Amino acid sequence: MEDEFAIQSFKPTLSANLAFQRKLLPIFKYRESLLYAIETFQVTLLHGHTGCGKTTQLPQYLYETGWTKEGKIIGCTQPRRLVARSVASRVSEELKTEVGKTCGYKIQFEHNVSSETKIEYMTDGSLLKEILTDPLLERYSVIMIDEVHERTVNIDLLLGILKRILLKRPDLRVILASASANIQKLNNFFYEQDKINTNIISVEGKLYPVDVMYLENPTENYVNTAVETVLNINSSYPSGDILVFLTDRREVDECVKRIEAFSVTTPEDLPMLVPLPLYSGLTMDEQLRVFDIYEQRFRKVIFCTNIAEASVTIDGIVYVIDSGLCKLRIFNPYSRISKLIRVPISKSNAIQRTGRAGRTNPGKCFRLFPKNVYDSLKDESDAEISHTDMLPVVLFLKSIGLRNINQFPFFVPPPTVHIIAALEDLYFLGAIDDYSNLTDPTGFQMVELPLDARLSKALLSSATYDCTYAMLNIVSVVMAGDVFYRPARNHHEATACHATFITEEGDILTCLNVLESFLVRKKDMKWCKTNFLNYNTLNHASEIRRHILPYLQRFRISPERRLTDTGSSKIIECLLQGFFRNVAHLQDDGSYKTISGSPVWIDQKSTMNNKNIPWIMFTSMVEYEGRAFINGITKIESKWLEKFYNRKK
DNA sequence: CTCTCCCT
Repeated sequence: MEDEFAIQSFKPTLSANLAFQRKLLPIFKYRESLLYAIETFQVTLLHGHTGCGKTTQLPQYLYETGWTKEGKIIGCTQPRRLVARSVASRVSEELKTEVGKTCGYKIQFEHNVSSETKIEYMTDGSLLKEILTDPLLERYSVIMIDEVHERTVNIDLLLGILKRILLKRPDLRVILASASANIQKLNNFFYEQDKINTNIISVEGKLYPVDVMYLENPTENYVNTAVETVLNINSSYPSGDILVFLTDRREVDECVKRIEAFSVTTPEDLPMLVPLPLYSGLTMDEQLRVFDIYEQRFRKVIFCTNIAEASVTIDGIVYVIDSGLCKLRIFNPYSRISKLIRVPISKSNAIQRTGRAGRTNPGKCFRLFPKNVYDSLKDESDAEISHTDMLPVVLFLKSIGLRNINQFPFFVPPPTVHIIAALEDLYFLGAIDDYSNLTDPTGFQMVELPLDARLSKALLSSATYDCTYAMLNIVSVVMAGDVFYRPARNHHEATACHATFITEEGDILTCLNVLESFLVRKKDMKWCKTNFLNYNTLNHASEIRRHILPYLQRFRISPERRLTDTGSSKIIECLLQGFFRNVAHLQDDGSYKTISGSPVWIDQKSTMNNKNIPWIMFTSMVEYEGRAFINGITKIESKWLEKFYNRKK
């Protein structure tokens, strides 16, 4: 084993103290210099490793020093809802108050804040939404953006927006916290470009040392090598759980199966391997199994996707095996098709994955690629804004009054073709007019609705088609995701159960059927289980539904409007108002072509597979290995389309 | 003929 890997030492920083006392967190030593920097400079760039305490401590330091004395509050954003909520409860514990008093949180579907709240944790999306009603964010004296290195679209948007606000509000303080050392670009963005004073502070983390090992030669099959490495660790390394980074659920399931098969024949003297899958498609119960504690004679092996890189943290991992790859969704602005591709991770991702081994013990990381491959990796992954659909971004920027999208101070500007595609789509959806201004009311209402723009358009059109009640349920369930649960073990049984919900019109009305049954049965979890329905998705759909209702009231669209006849054609015609571009026509050879001429294939999971319907509408399209697969299929009649396109002209 | 991960 040792021979296969060239040994390299990794980050020897070590803080042996595990006490939870606030003063023992690494950030405490920097308390005064941080407070001085925030007092003096408009922007503080905080480079802090995982576990340094920046997220829980810094807002408290600011609160203790009086940054909330003049009625303003301290805001701290997180990319994930769960973290915003749990950090607020941790800080409340430290403050010896209930959540929602001095410290609270605000995330979609849930907020726990009051007039006494001084420290608010929120999702970055939630802060962006606030810009619509408080353009200068005047409630805040300090805003901290956490996990800036993740460079999601929301974070990039906030960077630009905060820069605009800082130029108008010299009293505002901004803290940008990043786990990446590459902070100089942020400094240039604020100081070199606009002379906004910045200061950089670096805080070391609380990680145990992790030895990093590389393969001498590249592997031809990283899945095989991952399994072999697991078996080698089990036979030659001391006890400790293993975390294996792969790219998708198929690889994860395969590895779990192979280790299961091996476990039956484990020699008596070796720990028994317990393989566990971890990816977002699992139910909550299945995901929680990775936290189970086993007796000494067992060894957990968790096969995971990117979910464990930042979103799920498991203590007790001693060994990390890193494939060096992940899956990425890339949007094509010409075809509007997204594709999922397997790409090499960045150095920063590799370091983050390695750190998953050093949380509670010193660890080892086995990189399934040679050192020279590591050296050739990019320092950072490309920002999401460079390869994703810009429609929601452009819609948002229009709503804050940007006539020309180029006026926005992007940290990294998205490609022009992406902007043009988004403008074109928004125009045809009726969200912007001939002068590229947001339309009233459609455009303004679309900005407010927390839905995909096409679904928003369909919902806003529903009053005209007398189907708001149905459309409210449809947009909720389509946003929520796949309602059918298809376990590999009892696939036939599941298919038989699902058949009872299927409508001849297609997937969308089938999903509507499922959601309405779910609501009639008062969200019965047991009923979901016996019918192989995804409880999480349906519950999420019902939350979205509840969340959207007040918007409809405000827009004076009555949700009670429902069709008196049993015909579903009005509903589908209404859906077409949003999805008129997502139409495909059956060809003589049984394949489909979209109206723009691209060949597409109906997803195997669709209830409309092999039905040979001449004209169909779809709600999603993903490319895989050169083929575009469509899902959310609904039967349409060509005459609706003719009517629609004629009217559009 | 398969589906990284979040979020308003």
